[in-house]
Amino acid sequence: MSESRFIKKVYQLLLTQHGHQSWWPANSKFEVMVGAILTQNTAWTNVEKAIHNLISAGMLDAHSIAKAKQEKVATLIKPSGYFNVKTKRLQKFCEWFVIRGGHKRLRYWSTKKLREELLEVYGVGYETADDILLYAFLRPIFVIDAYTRRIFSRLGYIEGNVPYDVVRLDFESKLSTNAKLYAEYHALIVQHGKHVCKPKPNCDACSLNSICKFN
DNA sequence: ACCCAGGGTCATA
DNA sequence: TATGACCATGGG
Repeated sequence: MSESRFIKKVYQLLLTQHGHQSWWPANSKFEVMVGAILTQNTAWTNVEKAIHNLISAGMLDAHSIAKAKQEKVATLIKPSGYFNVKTKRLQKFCEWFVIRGGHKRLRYWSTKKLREELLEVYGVGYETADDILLYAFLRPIFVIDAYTRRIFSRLGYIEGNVPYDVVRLDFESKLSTNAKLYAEYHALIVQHGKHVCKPKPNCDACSLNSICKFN
């Protein structure tokens, strides 16, 4: 089958196995952005604790985080790990977010310009930028993460060291340009990566066996 | 005790 | 361009 059909088939199989995911788990656009930074190489359960601390302190907004003392933010986000570097990343991001007028203004920017500026913010790399673009700004950008690489490497679809944007553009070229589709697809990939396609794979419980090139 | 988690930056070659 | 060190908590 064509690569386009293959990518779409994987989506259908994952949706059948795991069901609708309704991502990103957050109560606001800004909470999505904070979560995207705090979850870098970190378990989501730890991020939830950090976000809860920010909410309890009444600090889950860009102004509060940007002008707070470094020590204050670091204490609150400690459970999410790397708290010193992540404090700097969060504050740099919030400074940029405030200067640009917040979501109210940024929502009118082109996806291209928004992505370029996000990537210039300290601590925001490709995946974090794309999480924000897709789940906070609803832009049709396909997120590539470690789970995506692991799952599609094991299926025999991609090699290990292909650059981020090469993989992203490949997926985008083989699906309709649809933010809702990308959002659901990435959520399904994470769900599958967490519970089935783990470092030690659980291939008996994998619905993708029928299309795996190594079977 | 060890491995892993919804990455990114920086120095080095 | 491409490696490697570094960042740090918490669950299994």
